[in-house]
Amino acid sequence: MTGRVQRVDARANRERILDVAEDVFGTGGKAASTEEVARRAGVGIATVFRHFPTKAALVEAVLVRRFDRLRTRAETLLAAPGAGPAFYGFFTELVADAATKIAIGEALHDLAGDDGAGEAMAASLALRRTFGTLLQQAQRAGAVRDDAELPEVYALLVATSRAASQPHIDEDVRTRMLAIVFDGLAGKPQDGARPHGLRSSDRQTGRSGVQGVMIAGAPSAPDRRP
Amino acid sequence: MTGRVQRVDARANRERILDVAEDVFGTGGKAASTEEVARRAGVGIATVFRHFPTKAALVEAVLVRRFDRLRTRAETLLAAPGAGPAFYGFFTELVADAATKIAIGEALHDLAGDDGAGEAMAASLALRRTFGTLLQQAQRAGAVRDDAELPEVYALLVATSRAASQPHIDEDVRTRMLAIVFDGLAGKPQDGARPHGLRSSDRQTGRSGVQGVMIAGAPSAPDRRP
DNA sequence: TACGATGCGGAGTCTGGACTCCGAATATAT
DNA sequence: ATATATTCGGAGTCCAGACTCCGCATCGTA
Repeated sequence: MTGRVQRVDARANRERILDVAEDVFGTGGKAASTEEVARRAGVGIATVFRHFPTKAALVEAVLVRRFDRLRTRAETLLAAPGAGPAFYGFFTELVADAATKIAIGEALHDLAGDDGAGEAMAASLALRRTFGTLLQQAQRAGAVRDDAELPEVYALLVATSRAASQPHIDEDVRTRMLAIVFDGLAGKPQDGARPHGLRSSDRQTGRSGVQGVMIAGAPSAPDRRP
Repeated sequence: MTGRVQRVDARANRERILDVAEDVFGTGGKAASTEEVARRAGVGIATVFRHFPTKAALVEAVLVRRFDRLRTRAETLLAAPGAGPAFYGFFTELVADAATKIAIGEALHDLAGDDGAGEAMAASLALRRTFGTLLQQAQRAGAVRDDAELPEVYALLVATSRAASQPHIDEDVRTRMLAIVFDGLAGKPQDGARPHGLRSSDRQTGRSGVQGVMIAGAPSAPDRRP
């Protein structure tokens, strides 16, 4: 039962289930039912559960495959000539990819933290790490401002990926959205002139959540608690 | 049964349920159970369902209230002196608000489209419209580049809101993330020098998802601009 | 071709969570 | 204080979807 050779039909089924699951969860999110996957894969439910002991395991397997694929792509780009285009290109590709796969966006979002301890988590972290290298190279090449750090850049990657998965965001809007973000990333790292005065106004008004702030506009009845 | 006067305790309960629900769904997302809301509100489940015929209705009521509050805040800012700070300030506030309320982020995301036809949808659209006015004013004031249009800017608002709701994104990262986006928004609308060449490289390589593009390999020349 | 061993299918179980029923409790008018 | 409409609570129903059982089919080898 350790290194048993799997029957070829079994392995084929496993792959088919994985493919279908990627599509099903990609369209309907994690909420899609296992039965749906089984049906579209042309197998019985039991078969799905035989290969993947639990639904979570199935989702995880899908994600790991997907993350690994993306990471591999990122690694390839690390060796590419232009560090700037490599970075921005990967960013663009990942967002475009996520645009048609809700689940990956959800997962990127959910796994961006460091809790949860599955393989998907590990794969997600590996991707993030590689992306971080891509970022550093781009910064050394002067294509990305130096003061941008991985946490916020990765957060932006996740954010835009997730947004791109909204059905009403077409390719055009997506491109324009990225253009804005990319301008911000390339931005003026040194020059002190800040046209909009974010920092300051942020400090002033946005002391914390809206709560306090909002109250200014929506008065009375703040809150009563025994 | 039409204009009947509601008993005061009933109305109080309704409000309490709404408050608690905002918190519960804000923390656990829409997935949180109705029972949880009832328990924390100190009422029976039946009471919740009496006031809100279905869970969806409860969620919707919470969202409407929230969206309305935000819209009101935006309207207040419309009359503020500086259009730029008003715009960026609102953006910041909303993101900070969403940071502690997962559900609102989810909802912004889900309702950003135009399908779905409830009150929440309407409230969401109203918010978006008001935000659009805020944007226009900021553009007239020269605080936001002219070529940025509402769809992509709103998409960014939604995207960053959602990202900010991730537990591991602290206020610091959030601020830095927004700083990048804001620089992009204020950005150089006219000047042709594009440091990273997104547009072109995107057009070249980004024909669709990762799949095909990847093969093309890294875009050779960093960037060229006539 | 025969014969284990490995897989398969789908009916059936179990659980969580949305929603309902109805007697008890409470608010308000007189 | 009493009457009565209104509201409450929580036990109970219903259903969807994850997961299991076990007889039947298929693969791979001799």
